[in-house]
Amino acid sequence: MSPSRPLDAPPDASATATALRTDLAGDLRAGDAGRQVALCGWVARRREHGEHLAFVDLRDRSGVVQCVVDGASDLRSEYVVRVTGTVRDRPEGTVNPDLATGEIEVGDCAVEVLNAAEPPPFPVTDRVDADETARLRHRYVDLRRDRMQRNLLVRATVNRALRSAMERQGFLEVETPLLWVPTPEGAREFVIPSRLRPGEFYVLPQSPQLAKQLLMVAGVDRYYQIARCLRDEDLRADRQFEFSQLDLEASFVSQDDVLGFVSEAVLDAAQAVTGERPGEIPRLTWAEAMGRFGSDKPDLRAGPELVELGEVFAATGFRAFAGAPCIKGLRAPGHGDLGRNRLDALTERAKGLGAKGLVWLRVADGGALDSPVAKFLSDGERAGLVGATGAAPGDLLLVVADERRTVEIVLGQLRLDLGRPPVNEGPLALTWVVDFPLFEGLDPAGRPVPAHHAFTMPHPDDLDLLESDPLSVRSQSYDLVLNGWELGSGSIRIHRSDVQAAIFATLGISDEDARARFGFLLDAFRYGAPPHGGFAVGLDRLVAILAGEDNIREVIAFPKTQSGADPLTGAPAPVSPRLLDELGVRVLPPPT
RNA sequence: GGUCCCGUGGUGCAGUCAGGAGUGCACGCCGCCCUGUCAAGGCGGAGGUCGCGAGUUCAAAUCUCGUCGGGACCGCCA
Repeated sequence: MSPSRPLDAPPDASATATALRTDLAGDLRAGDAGRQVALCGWVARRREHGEHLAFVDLRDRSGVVQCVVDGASDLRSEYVVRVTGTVRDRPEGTVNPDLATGEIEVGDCAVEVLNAAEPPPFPVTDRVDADETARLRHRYVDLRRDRMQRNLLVRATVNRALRSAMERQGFLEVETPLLWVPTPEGAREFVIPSRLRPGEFYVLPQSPQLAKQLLMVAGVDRYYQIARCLRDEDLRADRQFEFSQLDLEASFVSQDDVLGFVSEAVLDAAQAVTGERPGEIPRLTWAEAMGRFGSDKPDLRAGPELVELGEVFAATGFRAFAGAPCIKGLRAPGHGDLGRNRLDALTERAKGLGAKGLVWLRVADGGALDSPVAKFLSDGERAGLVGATGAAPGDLLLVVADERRTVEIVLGQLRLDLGRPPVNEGPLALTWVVDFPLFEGLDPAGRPVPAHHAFTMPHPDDLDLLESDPLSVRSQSYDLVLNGWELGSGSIRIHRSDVQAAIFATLGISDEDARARFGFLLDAFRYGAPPHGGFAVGLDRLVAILAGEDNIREVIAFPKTQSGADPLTGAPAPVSPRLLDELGVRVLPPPT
C-alpha cells in the first residue's frame, strides 16, 4: 500500500494548539514561513556540526520537522522538548524532498527540555524491525514509530467511516453487556466469578449475538455497535483473545438488504483509507466457491481456479482415476521447474489433507507432459487435460481424484500453497460467499452440526428437506471474504417458533435442552419477534489489510502474544488469596 | 494437545551444518572534534550469564536432552 494514499484531512491548527504549542510539527509547510511557532514533541534525531550549529528533528504525532539550534549537546534521543522559533524557507540546495516538511525548517530555536529520557530500548524507526517481545514490553515506545502511528490512524479512520455509514443508513448504536451469561455453544468463553454470588459466573461475550436479537424484539429496528468480542481460543496472526467487530442487526430485512448495509460500510471504509472505492462486491455461492477455489473463503488473487476433469477422464484406463466420483485439476503457472523433492513434498501435503494421492505433470517445452503417470494416459486424455486447464510450457499440473469434497479441499489448499500472495499485497479482493449449507456435517452421534448457529434461517426453497436430507439444506447465511481472510459472517435468523422447533429437532435438542440453553431468547420470541438478520465484520482484519499489515497485532495498540500474555503489564497474573476467598474461587495446584 | 522456525553486548545480523580464547559487521550509547546536515561526518572508548539447566568431550555459542520465551501453522475458533 502506498504511503501517499490519503487518509484524512489533518486537524486544523486551531484544533491542535494548546497552552504549550501553536502547531503540530509535521503540519508545517512553506506557507507557514515567517510564523513564530511553538512545538512540542520528542527528539527523533540530532545532527551536530560543532559548538554553534545543530539540527534537531522534532517528532510528534503528525510527523517530524527540522529545527536549527545553536547547540544540542544537552539533548538526547527521545527527550521531550518544547521548541520555539520561526518557520523559514530552507537555504538554497538544502531542501529535503523526502520529507513532507522538507521545504522549511524552524530557525532561531529556543529549546526547553520538558522531560529527559533514557535511550530507547530499540530504535524508534521503521527501518529496523525489533524483536516483537521487546516491542510489546515497551509498546509506548513502539507506537511512536511512523508505521504504528499510521496504523492507529488507519484504524480510527476505518472506525469513523463504519460508524458514519451505519448512522447514515439509519442504524442506532446500542451498547450490550460485557458480563453475560454462560452458553454451551460455540467458542470457549472467558469466565468471571461473581463476588456477590460466589460459585456463580458471568462470561465475557464471544459476540453480542443474542443481545442484538433481543434488541430486534425490542423494536430497535436497526442496531449497530463496534463491539469487543472475547474468545478463549488459541491465538494466531489473525486471531486475538479480544477483537472488535462492526456488529449489526436489522428487522424486516432480506439477505440482500443486509449485504447492502455491510457493503456500503466496508466500501466506505476502504475508500476512506485508500482514496479509491472498490467496485461492487461480487457474490459466489458456497458451492461455487468450493467448486472453483476449494475454499469457503477463497483468495481470488491466488492464481487459476480448479478445473473439472471428469469428462476428460470419463473412459480412462488409468486405475487411480477410473471410477473416481470426482476428478479435478489445478494449473500452477511457472511451477514446472519444481524438482522431485518439492513434488514429493506436495504429494505428502495432499495425502496429509486427505487425498489418496496426487498426480503431477510438468508441461515441457512443446507441450509434452513430463510425469510418472503420463504413460498411463491416452493421447486424447493428455490433450484434453492441457486443453481444459489451459496449460502452457513451464506450468505444473496437479490432479486429484477422490470424493468431491476431498478433491476440492486438497486442490484448494495446494492452490494457496503454490500461488497465494501475502494477504496484504495487491488490490482488495472482496467477495461475498452466500448459500452456505445449514449443517456442516454429522457429529459422532450422527446428528447434523450447525455451520453457523442454531438460529440460522434455512433457505426458503429447502425447508422441506430438513427431515429427509438435512445436509443438503442451504441456509440464509453469508460470509464476507477479503484476500482469503474471513472478514465476517452473518445470517437471517429464525423468528418463527415452528421452524425453530424443526431445527432443534433435527439437531437433537429437546425442548428442555433448548429451554435450558436459550430460554431467555425463546421467551422473548414469544412476545413478538420481527423477521431479522445481521452481520459482524472483523474490524482488526479489515484494518490490517487496509493498513498493509499481515498480522492483526500490528493494528492493535496493546495486543497479546501467541501464549496470551502481555509483556508490558505482565498479564495474566495471580491475584491475592483474599480476593480469591471473596470470589469463592480456589486454585488447584499445577498439574505434575 | 501437536509440527516447524528463532533466541549471540541496548538494537539488527554473521558465526552453529564441520566443537578449539566472546571472533566479526552495521546501528545505538559515552567522550572529543566539526557552521548546512537530514540514516550527517571524523577519532577514541565502554558495553556479553551466546535465554536457562543438565549431558557428551581434553575443550561447547556450536553436538545431545530438557526447559523457558517469541513466532508460523494444525487441532481449536457455532
